[in-house]
Formats: sequence, C-alpha cells, structure tokens
Amino acid sequence: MTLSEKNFAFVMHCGEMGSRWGFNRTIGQMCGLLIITKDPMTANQIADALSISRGNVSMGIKELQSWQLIKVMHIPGDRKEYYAPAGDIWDMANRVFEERKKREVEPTLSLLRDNLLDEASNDDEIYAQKQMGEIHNLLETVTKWSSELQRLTPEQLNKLMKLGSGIGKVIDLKDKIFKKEI
Amino acid sequence: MTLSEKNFAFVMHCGEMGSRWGFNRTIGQMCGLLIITKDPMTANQIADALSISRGNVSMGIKELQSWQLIKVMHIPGDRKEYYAPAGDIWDMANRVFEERKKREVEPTLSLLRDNLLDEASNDDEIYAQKQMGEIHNLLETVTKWSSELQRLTPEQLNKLMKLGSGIGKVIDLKDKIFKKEI
DNA sequence: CATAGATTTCATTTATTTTTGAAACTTGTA
DNA sequence: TACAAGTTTCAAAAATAAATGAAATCTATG
Repeated sequence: MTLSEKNFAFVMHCGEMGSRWGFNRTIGQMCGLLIITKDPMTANQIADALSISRGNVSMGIKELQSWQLIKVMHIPGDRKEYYAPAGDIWDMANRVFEERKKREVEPTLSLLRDNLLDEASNDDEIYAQKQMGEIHNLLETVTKWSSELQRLTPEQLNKLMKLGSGIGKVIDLKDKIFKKEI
Repeated sequence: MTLSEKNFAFVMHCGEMGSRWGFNRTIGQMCGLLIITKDPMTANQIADALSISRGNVSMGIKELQSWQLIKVMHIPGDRKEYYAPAGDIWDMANRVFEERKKREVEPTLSLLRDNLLDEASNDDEIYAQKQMGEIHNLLETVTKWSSELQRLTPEQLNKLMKLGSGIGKVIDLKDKIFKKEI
C-alpha cells in the first residue's frame, strides 16, 4: 500500500512539525501516517511506507507509546502487532499537551520554586528573583487554567470556544450580577 | 560580573527548555540571562557570562530579534549596543506563542486546506480527508480562540484565569439568561 | 576620509541527534 | 523443547545542527 501524493505530503509535514512538538522527524511521520491510515498497521508496513529501518520503527513505537498516542491491536490468528492511534484528534492533542506539561513545565516550576526559597542578598539577586517569580506565576496560572478547562464537558468547552471574545462580555456580566464574589 | 549558582542553574535550564520552544540551547540561555539581569548587557558581556564565542552571540541576537524578544539600547557616549528583553514576562510568552503560531500552525493549516480541496476517490482517501479535516478544525478553533483571548483587557483576562473551573458555571449561566443567542 | 571600535558573516570544526542493521531476545505453536 | 515469526536492543555510521574564530563589513568620530 503506497501513499497518495497529498497524503505523503501530509506525513512529511508531520515529520517537520513533529520535531517542534517534542519528538523527532521519523516519529512525527509515524504519527501522521497512523492518523490518516484507516486500518491499524504493522511495524513492517510502517517501515515500508516511510522507507525507514525496522529498528527505527520499533524505537518510534516505544516513544509514541510513552506519549500514550498509539495503542497495540491484534488480529485473531495473526501473531503480528498492529498499531493505531490511541484516540481521536482531540485526545491526541490533549495527550501531547499534558505530556509536555509534565516534561517541561513541571521541572521548570520546581527549579523556580527552589530558587525562590533563597534569601536574595543584593539588588541583582532581588531583581532576578522578581523575574523568576513572574515566570513562576505565569506558568502556574496557565497550567491551572488549562487543567480547569479539561474539567469542562466537551459541550461546555465547545460553547466556550464559540463564545470567543464574547467571553469578555460574559465576565463583565457575571461581575455585575455577583458583585463581590470570587 | 559572574552569575550566582542559582541564577546560573536557571540560565542553563532555559537552555535546555529553549530547544523545546523553537530555539537552540545557546539562544535559550541568552534569553534567560537577559531576563534575570537587571541592566542591559553588551554582546561581549553575554559571551563572557555564558562562555560562548562572540560570533555565536551575534547570531543569537539576530534570532532573538526575529522573535521580537529583545531590544537594542544605547548609552550616550558609548558606541556599544546593549541588549535587554523587549517586554515583561507576559509579553515575551505572548511573542513566542504568536511566533510559533505563525511558523507552525499557519503552514500546517494551509497544507491541510490544500489537501482538503482534492476530491477523495476511495475509502482510504475519504478517511484520510476526514482525519485531516479534524486536525484543521482543531487548529482553527484553537487559534481563533487564542486570538480572541488576546483581545481581552489584561483585567478581563485575569478575572477569567482566576475563574478557573467556575467558567463552567458562567457558561451555563449565560445560557440560561440568553436562551437562544450565539 | 581614515581609523579604531564594534558587529556580522560564514567556511570549517565540533557536538549532538538520528538511523541502521545485525545480533539477541521473546513468544506462540508443533 | 525446538523452531520460526516477530520484536527489541544497541554499537557504530550517517546525518544534522550548532559553535568557533578569523576575515569582512559597518560606523561614529576626529
């Protein structure tokens, strides 16, 4: 089974973008390939479709599994393992987001907290701490906010998105109604 | 001027993280260094502080300027150029976000649109297009939403963030009040 | 307009990351 | 338990990315 020109372009593009999202080119391609392919694929099919070595596919699978982006499937009477995306597009985007939060934001927060514990002993130190404090706040706000969003039902989330900047009006409205609260 | 141990750790950490955010290690370090340093720095001071070559600093500056993350300053009677962050932490995070949108999301959207124009000719094609359509929707929704958010006043934004999961209640509230609208 | 201080460029070197493929390992089946 | 189909591992090779530093360029000033 060989990819159409457009589908191939999509897969290659996933490769380029993949590296921006935390994995390398090949892994990005594998991910793109599995997403647009209707049926689960074997490791060998993946290797063929992308012209890469079997070993490379094996490593890519391991990585994609660690991101929880793909799942293994079996076909009765067939010993091979078949791979498919672990969820729909929204699920996958979420996983990447969560995983990056864990791998990047959390270590940063803990380093910042550690640095902020120290007593600043001069002007330069005070300034540096002030700035680190700002970063800390920003990260905390954003992560807290993002996990709150994930708590919404897909329906609520959809409404919220559609609301767009109208959200401003709703906030003002809420303020008027519940004067002091929160 | 030499960095304290903690500040040095912070700068190195920015280096590691920098590569995840679209620039390389050195550029991440430069960015971190300028953020925690109170006074604007010359290229030579940066090179010394990070033990990297003058040429490397020059390239890094060019890159950080292309992201609009730093600005040049001059001290009267001094021919050297001094560099400082182009805004506060929030501004900078925003710039990185915007810039990545431009460099990553937009090209992806245009590739997807292009692919979606084609007439799908069989089941596999139809499936691939369906999936690409999903990605397209997701990206459009997220970018639209993010630019709507940026239209809010900092004050409104702050309220929104603080609201957290309370946002769910506010959405439901709005629904009750304006039954049909939007 | 010559010059010294400052910055940029880019071919080359160095470092890092990714890929390969052969050997080792695993596992269902006869 | 031996075999064969399938998968993983990992040392070495290949590809890619980043850093250096000397030469070229720029520029404010006497």
